[in-house]
Amino acid sequence: MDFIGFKSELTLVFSVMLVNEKSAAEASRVDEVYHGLLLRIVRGEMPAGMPLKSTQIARELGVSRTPVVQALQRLAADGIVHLELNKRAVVRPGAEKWLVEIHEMRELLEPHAAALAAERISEGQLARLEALAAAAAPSESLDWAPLAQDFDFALHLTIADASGNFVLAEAIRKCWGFKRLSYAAADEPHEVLDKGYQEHLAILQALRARDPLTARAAMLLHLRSAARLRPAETIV
Amino acid sequence: MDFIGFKSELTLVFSVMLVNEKSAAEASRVDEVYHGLLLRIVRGEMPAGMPLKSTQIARELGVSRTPVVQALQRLAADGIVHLELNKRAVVRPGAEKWLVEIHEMRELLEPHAAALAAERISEGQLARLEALAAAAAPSESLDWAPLAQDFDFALHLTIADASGNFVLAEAIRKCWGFKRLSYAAADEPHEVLDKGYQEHLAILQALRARDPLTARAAMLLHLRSAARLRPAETIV
DNA sequence: AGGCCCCGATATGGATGCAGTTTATGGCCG
DNA sequence: CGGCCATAAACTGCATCCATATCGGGGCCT
Repeated sequence: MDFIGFKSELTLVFSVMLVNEKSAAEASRVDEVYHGLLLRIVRGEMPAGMPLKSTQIARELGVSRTPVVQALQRLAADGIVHLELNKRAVVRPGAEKWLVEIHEMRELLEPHAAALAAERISEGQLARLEALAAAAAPSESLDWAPLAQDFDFALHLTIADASGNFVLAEAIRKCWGFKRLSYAAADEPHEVLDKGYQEHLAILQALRARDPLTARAAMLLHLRSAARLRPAETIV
Repeated sequence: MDFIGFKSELTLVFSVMLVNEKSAAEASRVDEVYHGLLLRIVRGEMPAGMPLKSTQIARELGVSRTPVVQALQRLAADGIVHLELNKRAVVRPGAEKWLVEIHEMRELLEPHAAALAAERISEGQLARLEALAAAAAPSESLDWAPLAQDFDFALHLTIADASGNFVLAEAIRKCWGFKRLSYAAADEPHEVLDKGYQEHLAILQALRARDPLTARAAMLLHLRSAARLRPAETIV
């Protein structure tokens, strides 16, 4: 297994994240290792069952074992990695299907969150989303895609927050953290982005109308449509 | 904040866990700290916003800072604790509603898992559950409750596994890990246990019949009924 | 040839040390 | 008496170190 380019990729991914994150909190070494490993696992470069030796990873990344071990603890809490006392961490079986299964779970969580959010979202949150929607309106501009993605991200995350269920919000946020990994590399065709944008607008309108049932349905439709457009989405 | 009795409680909780866990893998110090902190947080002894200083916790528990920091990383991955670079970890707001919100999420996840499981559960898994169900049948025996809880636990977890969606299974498993914390202290009244048992049987029968819709409905009914019986369940 | 055991290489868990940052304290000034 | 800043104390992130457990390969016996 080669780690060539691991570090540079890492910082790439990270800079992307920092640009989009609202709270540009500095990243600790633990975060870097965590995201780097996650990316490699989700990409399938670390197949299920592969041992993740803290010693070796630390050597490859040029950091001490301490942050690596901590990152492994986080991956273990995510259920991506299996830790056993005195044994090496291993990538859990099924890791390659991760993104597909995440999507399936989102279909359970997010429609419900949207319904809850329709009744609880604040005026300020709505206004912010509408501003983002306006900014992300399809145009001939070349860098329209990133704006659409910002809107996408903000919409889903705001809904999660506005659901009022903190655990639910956290779960959705985590799903998005994973999904995000695939975004970096994904080059969606134009019509997919456009369709997504329309669906997002429908969700936003339902929220504005404070209509839980419509919000739920619009969210479900959006997720199903996304699943259909990228049916074999394993990584990208 | 006093930590009196923290360690002893810790080992108590843990011994309970080990008895019920199938894989009696030894617990590392990280696990102990993690479970201990989680218990205190869920019980409300660590209110939202309280700083969790690794140095201090390590001192109180008589361990070094290393396992404490790792436990905090896991709690952060769970979303229970918020970590910021160079700042002390803090208990996230809403931590006291954790168990209620977990339950709400289970109502989203487990019915779906049950439906999936109805079509995928193996004969062996069914047989094992039926054996547990028989063992846990209500009787005059004093220690019937633990058997019922074993059955409860096994049923839900087996369904999660049999759903075939690994992420979903992991999420459910984690919910149960949290719920379990409340079990230790909970003394359910007899009729609640009995009702639960009947509901569990209904779910099992639907699985046996390979009937996804019935399984989903039975699971949802079970969860709603549990929520109704302990509406103000915050800790117990 | 194939299984078994033993031992060196290598890994892990945890403690400790240190540099840098944050937080609390206390004196000073308005 | 209350706000403000300097300074001391406390805390964090990370590296390093040590004891112990696991892994892996070669020799030995069957």
